[in-house]
Amino acid sequence: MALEHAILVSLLEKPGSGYELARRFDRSIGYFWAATHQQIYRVLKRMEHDGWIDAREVAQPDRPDKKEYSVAAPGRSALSRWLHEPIEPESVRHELAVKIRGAAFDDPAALIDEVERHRKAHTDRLAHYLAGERRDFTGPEAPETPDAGQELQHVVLRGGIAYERMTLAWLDDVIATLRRLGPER
Amino acid sequence: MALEHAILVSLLEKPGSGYELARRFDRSIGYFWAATHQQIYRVLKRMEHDGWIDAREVAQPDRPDKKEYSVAAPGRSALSRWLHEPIEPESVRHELAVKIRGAAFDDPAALIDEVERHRKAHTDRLAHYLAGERRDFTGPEAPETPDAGQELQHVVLRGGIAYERMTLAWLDDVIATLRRLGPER
DNA sequence: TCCTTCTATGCAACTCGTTGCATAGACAAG
DNA sequence: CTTGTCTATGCAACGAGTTGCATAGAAGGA
Repeated sequence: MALEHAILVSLLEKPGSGYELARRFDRSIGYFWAATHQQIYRVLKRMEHDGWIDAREVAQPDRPDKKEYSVAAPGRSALSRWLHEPIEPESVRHELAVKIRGAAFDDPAALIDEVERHRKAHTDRLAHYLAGERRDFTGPEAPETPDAGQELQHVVLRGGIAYERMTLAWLDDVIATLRRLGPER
Repeated sequence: MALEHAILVSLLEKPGSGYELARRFDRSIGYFWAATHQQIYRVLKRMEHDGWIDAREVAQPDRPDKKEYSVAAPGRSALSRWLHEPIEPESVRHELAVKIRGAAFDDPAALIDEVERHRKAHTDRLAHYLAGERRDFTGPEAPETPDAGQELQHVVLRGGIAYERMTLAWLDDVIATLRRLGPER
C-alpha cells in the first residue's frame, strides 16, 4: 500500500488537514495517485495512531476548526524505508483499451463518440499541466534556481505532459482506425 | 467493474478455461487489465451463475480435466450494453512518480538504481510488444487483409508500444535529473 | 523414490477502495 | 428565511483485490 506514503510526501511538501489533502488529491499529487477523502481520513487516523504524523487542532474564526497534520520522525523514517524498497511494475487498468478490443464484437463506429470524449478530457488535462508548468517552473514567476523538491516535481510533471501528448496521438490513431472499420460493416 | 467485461472480450476472441484465461491475463489482454487467477475463477463462477457464459467439461487424457467457457447470448448483450456506457477517466496509480517526489526528502541518487531497474523492465516489454507486432501484424506471417478484431488488437498494441517508448524517454529524463541533484547534496 | 514443475481449480481471511449518508458551522444568493 | 455552497470530519456497508493455503494428477529430473 502506498497511500500512506503519498500522504507523507504531500505532508512533507506542506502540512495540512485531511480536507486540504483531499483537495491536493484532486489536483497535483492526485494526478499520480488517486484517493477519495474517505480513504484519506481513515489512513490519517491510522498514521496518527502509529505515530507517523502529529495532529494539531487549529481554530479558525470564519470556518470550522481543522486538524493540521505534520510528519513526525517515525513517519519520515517509514518513508525513507519505503523509498529504498524496490517496487513492482505497475499493474495497469486501461478500461478504454478493453473496450476497443471489445468493439470488434459490436459496432466499432459506436465507440467513436466515447473516444472523442476521452480525447477532449486529455486535451484539457494537457493544457492544465502546461499552465502549471509555466506558472511554477518555466514562466517569469518561477524560481531561477529551483531546489531539489522543485526539480523533482517538475520532472514528474514532465512525465504527465509526455503521457498526455502520447495519449492524444494514440487516441487520434484509434479514432482513425474506428472510422476505417465503421462504414464497411 | 470491468473484469467481467475483459473476460467476455477474451472469451469472444477465443473460448478457454479459467486457467487459460489466467495465462492470457499474464500476457496479451493482461497488459491492459491485470487480474490474478483467484479473481478470474470467482468472477467466472458468478458469470456462469448469471448465465453470461456456458461451461463445458473437457476431459484431457494427459492433463487434469478442465472447464471450457464460452460466451452465451446474455453475456454478449451485457458486453454490448457496457460498450455503449460512458466510462470515467482512468484513476492513475503511479507509485514511481510518488517515489520520485518523495526523493526530495531523502537521497535522490539512491533512487537511480530503482529507476534503472524500471527502465530495463520497460525496455523488455517494448521488445516483447514489437516482437508481437511483427509476428501478428507487420511481419510476413501476418494476414494481408486483417479483420476488424485484428485491426483493433493492433491499434491497442500500438498504444502499448507508444506508452513504452514515452516511458523510456521519461525515465531517461528522470535518471538525468536524479544524477544532476545527487552529487550536490 | 522423492522433489519439483506444470496444469487445473478452489476456499478463507484480510485489506483496500467505493458509495451513500450524516453532521455542522459559515456565508452568499434569492 | 430558506436554500445552496464551501469547509471540515466522519460512519457503515459493500464490493473489489490480494495473499496464503490446499488439493490433485501427470511429467521429468536427481
